[in-house]
Amino acid sequence: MVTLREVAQRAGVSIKTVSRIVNGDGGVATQLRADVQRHIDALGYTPNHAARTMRSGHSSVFGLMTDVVATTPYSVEIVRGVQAALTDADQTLIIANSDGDPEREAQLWRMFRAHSTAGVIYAAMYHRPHRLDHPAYDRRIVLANCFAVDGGAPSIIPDDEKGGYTQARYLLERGHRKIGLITLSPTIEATRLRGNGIRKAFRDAGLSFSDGWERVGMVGPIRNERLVAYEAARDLLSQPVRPTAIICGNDQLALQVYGAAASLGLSVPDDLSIIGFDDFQLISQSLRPMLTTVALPYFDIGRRAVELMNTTDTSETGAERMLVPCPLVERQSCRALV
Amino acid sequence: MVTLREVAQRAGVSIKTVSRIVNGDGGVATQLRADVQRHIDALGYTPNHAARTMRSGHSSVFGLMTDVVATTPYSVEIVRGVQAALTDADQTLIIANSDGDPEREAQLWRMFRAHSTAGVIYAAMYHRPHRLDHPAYDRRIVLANCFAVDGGAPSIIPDDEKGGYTQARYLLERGHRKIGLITLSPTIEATRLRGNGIRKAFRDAGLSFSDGWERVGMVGPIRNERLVAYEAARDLLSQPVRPTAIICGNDQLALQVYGAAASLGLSVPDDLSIIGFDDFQLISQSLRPMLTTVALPYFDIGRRAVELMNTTDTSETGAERMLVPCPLVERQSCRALV
DNA sequence: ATCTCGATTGACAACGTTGTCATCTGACGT
DNA sequence: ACGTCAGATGACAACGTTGTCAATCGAGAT
Repeated sequence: MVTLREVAQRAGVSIKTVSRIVNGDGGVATQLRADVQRHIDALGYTPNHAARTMRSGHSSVFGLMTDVVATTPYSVEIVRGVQAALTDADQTLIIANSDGDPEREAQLWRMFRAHSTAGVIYAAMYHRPHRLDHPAYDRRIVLANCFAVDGGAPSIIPDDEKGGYTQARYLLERGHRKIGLITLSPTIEATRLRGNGIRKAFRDAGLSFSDGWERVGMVGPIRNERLVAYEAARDLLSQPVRPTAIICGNDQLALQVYGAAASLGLSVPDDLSIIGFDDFQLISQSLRPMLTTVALPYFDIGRRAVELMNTTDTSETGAERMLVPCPLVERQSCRALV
Repeated sequence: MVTLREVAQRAGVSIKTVSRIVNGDGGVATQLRADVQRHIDALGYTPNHAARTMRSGHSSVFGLMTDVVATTPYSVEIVRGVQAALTDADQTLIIANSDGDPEREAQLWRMFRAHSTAGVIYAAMYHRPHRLDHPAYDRRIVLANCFAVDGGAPSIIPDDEKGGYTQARYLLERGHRKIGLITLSPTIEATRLRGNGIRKAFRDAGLSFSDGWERVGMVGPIRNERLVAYEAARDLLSQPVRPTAIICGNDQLALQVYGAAASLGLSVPDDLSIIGFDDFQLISQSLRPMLTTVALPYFDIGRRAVELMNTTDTSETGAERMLVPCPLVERQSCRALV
């Protein structure tokens, strides 16, 4: 381990001078600065993070705490976004997940405090309310993909309602009227919000959504859900009057709906239009025809969470919720009716 | 920030005694231990990680460096495995990705050293050789899903050859003889190894694999690959003699093959058997019929990388490669011929 | 009663860094 | 020539922890 002291001895100056140069502190003669810098490079000196942290009481490390997010391929994008933003600012990331266990969660808050992290981003797998309980943590906190049930921290969440609105309006504009809906679990906040958006789109078009066309495509508790979109879609498509289009709760459900259509000899998009949610590219781009879907901007959510974190002005950031738009990604799975 | 000093004052003992109790060091009278522990809990004392690290020169933090792994849903499982293993041992994880940029990579090695990490796991997205270049890092290194091109660190890699063997033998045992193959990019190490395995399975069965049935399902450079399995499969299936089964380089390619089959009016598995690779459950379990595939044990790879890291006996761990088996996951996408 | 020894407890230094303050140097104004 | 001042540099303490070693105490052996 090369230390300031070693560099200082080698360069024949004081520790403090080297420190100033390493930190770009100014007040060092140009000539000397160049000389010492040469020794710094030659010895391969790197500042000791632990010492800095101890001395200053805070570090450039951020914490990312996830309920299960990092474990699910869906929202790895949040992590990516966080990493991208941190890299730009030359900060580092400690990542940990609580598996949704409150005790483990408390333990992690302590861990983050022990590490003097500059702040913590709490990211959820599903857009949902979250009860913040962090007696042991007193630095910056930002919620991603969830919001504090009783204030206390700002949050970044997707605009699910507008997303649902977008899905429905897209189909309505293309002449579809018999539109089925296969939802995520009803207990998920997103399901409720998107449902609102969909119904609003119908109202705005002077129509009304028929509840009879709605099915649940996911059953069971959050971490052990089972997908039943295949069966749900076959059920919808076997009605005397069958839908010309189906709105899906996510792209994985859409994948099952493709399967259901194939099993009934229906062709996409000629016989059935399908629109997804998430733009989970592994699926949406691999399906044939490629899936038209509404993007869930996880990457953006992660990136903005960091930006919010780095915002020094804390006065404005009480507990407000920042909505991130969900843009339409148009591909080939929807057809216009005449 | 509650410190040892505060607790000590409150409890009327010396700093060192509190330290001993916090660390379970023994040599403290039972009664006193209980008394002080009460104060520790009351004040909510948590040891300062930076101070510990500085004093001892090493921390309980591990580094995970990825080329792109953490950014791709495929191998998040590696991260999950690493996290699971670390959590068990009460260790923490700093995660960073290099985007495959050598300069950024060098920067990250320095960063990990600055943090006095106990060791670093270098994880690759694709099973491949890697040239380790870490002038600035002198702690434990383990490679996951890649191997050091000129020794220097032990590695954990999937047994791709046996995996390919498993795919082919499974189909051969079920009477298939006309077997197509749609591969990942030929530049990927896994592609070569699995090809070897597949050919070996044919030889062991007294047959030989016909190269005419092989197609590439992925084109373009690694980070910007385009999937053409749909077209490749349609091509294979339009031959005068068409295959009864197709081996796919991964589940995403298999998804496209499903699409190709549907587009030609072929039913899976009645007209065409399909076997994947990865067991990427989001796809393999959502496809209908569900996909029979060979699992790529990413979770296991991550877990074992940590175990190897924590192995104190460094004598045996020169640069050996540890192969992790790829087990068959049987579902409904393959049919036995008579 | 004295000695020995183990068990218990504490004083102190050191880890590498940065903030505070003092010192030194040389240039400039008078 | 002298005082002033800004710029450059360094000495030193402190951050919270743990390793080293010394001090204290009581019990049992002599």
